[in-house]
Amino acid sequence: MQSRHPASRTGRPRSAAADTAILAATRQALVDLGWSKLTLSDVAVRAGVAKTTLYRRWAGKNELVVDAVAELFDELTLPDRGSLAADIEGVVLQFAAILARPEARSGLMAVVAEATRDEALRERIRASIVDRQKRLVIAGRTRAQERGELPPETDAERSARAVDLIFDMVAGSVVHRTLVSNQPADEEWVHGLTRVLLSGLAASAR
Amino acid sequence: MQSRHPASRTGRPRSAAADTAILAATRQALVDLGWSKLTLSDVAVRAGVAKTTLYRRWAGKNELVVDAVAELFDELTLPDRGSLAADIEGVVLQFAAILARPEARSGLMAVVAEATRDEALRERIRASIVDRQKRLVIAGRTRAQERGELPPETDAERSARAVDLIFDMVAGSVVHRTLVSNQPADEEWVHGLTRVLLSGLAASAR
Amino acid sequence: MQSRHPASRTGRPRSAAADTAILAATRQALVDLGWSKLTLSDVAVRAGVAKTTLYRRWAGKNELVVDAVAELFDELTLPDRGSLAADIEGVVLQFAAILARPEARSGLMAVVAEATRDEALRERIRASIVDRQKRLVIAGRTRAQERGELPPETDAERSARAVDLIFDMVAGSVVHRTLVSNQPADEEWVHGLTRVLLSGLAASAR
Amino acid sequence: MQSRHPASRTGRPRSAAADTAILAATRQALVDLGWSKLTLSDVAVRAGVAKTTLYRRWAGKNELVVDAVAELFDELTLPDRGSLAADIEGVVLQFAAILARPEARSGLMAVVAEATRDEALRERIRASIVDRQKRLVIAGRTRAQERGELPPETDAERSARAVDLIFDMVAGSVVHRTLVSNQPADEEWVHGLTRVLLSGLAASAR
DNA sequence: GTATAAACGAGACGGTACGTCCAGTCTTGGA
DNA sequence: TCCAAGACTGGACGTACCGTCTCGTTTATAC
Repeated sequence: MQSRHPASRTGRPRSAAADTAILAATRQALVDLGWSKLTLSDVAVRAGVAKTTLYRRWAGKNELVVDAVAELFDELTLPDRGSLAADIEGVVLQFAAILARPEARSGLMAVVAEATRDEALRERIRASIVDRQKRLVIAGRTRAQERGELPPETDAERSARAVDLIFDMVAGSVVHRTLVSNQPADEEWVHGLTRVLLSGLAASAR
Repeated sequence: MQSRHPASRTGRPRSAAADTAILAATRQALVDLGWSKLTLSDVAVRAGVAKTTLYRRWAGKNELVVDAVAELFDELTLPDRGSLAADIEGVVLQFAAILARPEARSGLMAVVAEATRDEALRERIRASIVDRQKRLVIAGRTRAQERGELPPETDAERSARAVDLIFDMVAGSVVHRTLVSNQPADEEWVHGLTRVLLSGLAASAR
Repeated sequence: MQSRHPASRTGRPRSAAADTAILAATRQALVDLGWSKLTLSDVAVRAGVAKTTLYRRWAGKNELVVDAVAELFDELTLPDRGSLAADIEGVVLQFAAILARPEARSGLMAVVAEATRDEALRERIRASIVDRQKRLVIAGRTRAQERGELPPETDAERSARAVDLIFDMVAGSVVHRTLVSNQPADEEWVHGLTRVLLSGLAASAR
Repeated sequence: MQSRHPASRTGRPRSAAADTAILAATRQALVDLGWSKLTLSDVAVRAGVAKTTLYRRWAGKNELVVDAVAELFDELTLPDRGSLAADIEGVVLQFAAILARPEARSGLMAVVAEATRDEALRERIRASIVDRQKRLVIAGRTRAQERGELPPETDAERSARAVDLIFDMVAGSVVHRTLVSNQPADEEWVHGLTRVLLSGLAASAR
């Protein structure tokens, strides 16, 4: 990830270690306290950093938590498992594994809730978290087209709509299963989801 | 809905009007301020009620907001539109319309986020909000079976799993579309969702 | 002294004990820390009172310190020592004794310094502290006139000017001796001051 | 005035202009903000100087303000006005004129207040400000003795006591008049003060 | 004329207090 | 017994300065 903060030519440079410590402390505080009881004072203490340092780098709790949670999703990959269904199952399982971690559970829904009233925050979430996952969807589809599992897409607009729908269905289903229904998104469940999704897309494309 | 609070034998009875006023004030505060900036003091002022009265009836902000939001979902119905697909589209559109209202957008995600760390709250949400919708899924399936669109279900456990999956897919997709992707769940989108879902279920059931 | 704060018809009444505790804590903090290092947070802790309680009753540090110091001067009296010179010496020694106490030393000069830029504070000091002492000057002169040590005053304006001059000379000399020159205003010094003052006034009146 | 800071053999020498700019900026900040709201950061900005430079030269706010205010008193002189009374009136009026300036009003009392708890600061004030004025008292008395207005002093200890008393009475009265009573120390008032003082000293010396 | 040593500007750092706000409790008088 | 009002303790908020520190840069003298 490129540097989060603009460089300054002069003056004492910002401590890079502080960023790391703050984000780690934020995640740990999410685990220990949850979003609503997390305070920036507490994060500062945990990170061994002054409160001012924290406010110098982030505008507030929401921005901080977005960045802290976003790092969790950096580990998502799309290994080639040989088929579209297997690829999807693989990445969904990874996604579910992240959502099962308490720092993600507590933080993600809360910032999404906050974002319902804050366009800038919504944009930050989309940029930091959502769009990165959408690239996985696109990559998966491309790979499937190369394999011949999906026909090459010609209609760009229609293609974009399909990606959006798939993305909302996959991410939404997993999030709802994990965070609302509070059930594990295990292999069996993911397998069912994938089957319904792929069958439906295939049938609906005809 | 049955009375929220246990009756007391003696003394001045609680004002029923206060409950109504408080919940309405809560929803309005959600619209004006969002969940995180909503304060019980403010709700008390809006409702023309003392803070004491409010604390006498609800344990805290989360419980109050759950009750206030839950009332929004009482209006969901499942009118017979003649086909399973049409029935689903109808109820999903109703659901999406509720989620488009700011008092629901702000409140619902926030309490779900809070619930990730609070079993009692999770239970309250499930009881007050989620299970009521799940009955719509079951009713829709039953009606479709009566129409012959779906085969009668024989395996109870498998049936429950299917209902859960459908429910997570429908609710999750709509929530994600509305609150995360921040796009309207309009007729066209709902139509696409329904088609993929039903095709997929039909294909996957074979 | 009349009540410092306006009464409210309704709601929980303010704790009278808190006022006492806060003013005593303020004086102790002046002793321990001095004016510039005295913080309202610290006073609140010492008084066993929440910071909000303190801010509810005083506008800020200056107002609080003025009230805390003013109470010190309530104990000034003008016992009849038989002659004008003895009366003056008596009250000046009392005044010097108060100024020798660290809570007065630290606080009084500091609020006077602050008052150079704050008309309201200046008025509060004059009302709470200065005018009370001026009455001692007037009482002393009246008693001396009754004794025949001073001629009855006929010219009101001239009289006022004389009182002001005496007051500035007495108070100013003692304060300067005590706080700037940092020497004790002991009996010998006060005796010298009184002799110069009375001789001068007598000679100058001719 | 001798150099405030020790010279260093090697390296870049300290900017002399910076000292001047800092002290002037301090006085202006005293005028604009008063002592308690004056911050060293602000002074640094006003002086066009980095905070480091300021801290390299002064230990803190008190020391800086003492030096800034002390410069104001360099302009006090004792021109020969022909008589002791006239000489005293002249210097007292000069003194009062300085005290009427806001940078002196705000700063002087505040550092005196601070000095009640700081022996080193007290000494710095005495050395930088007070003793310089005391020399005026001594010079005036010497001149009066040469004129024959005062008898030659023989008893050294008694003489010192008298100087101290006069000094405290003059300086204290003017300061109290100006800063506490908040009245102008104009010619009329100074005339009255001088008459009482000289008559009293003459009578008391007999 | 080039090293070198200190001062310089800029600004981040860990702290501390600010004055405000809200949570949740308690105390009054009145319905 | 409930109610409205409002004071209570407690604690986080986000801001402002403190006095220190770490940079890269400038500037006189000493070699």
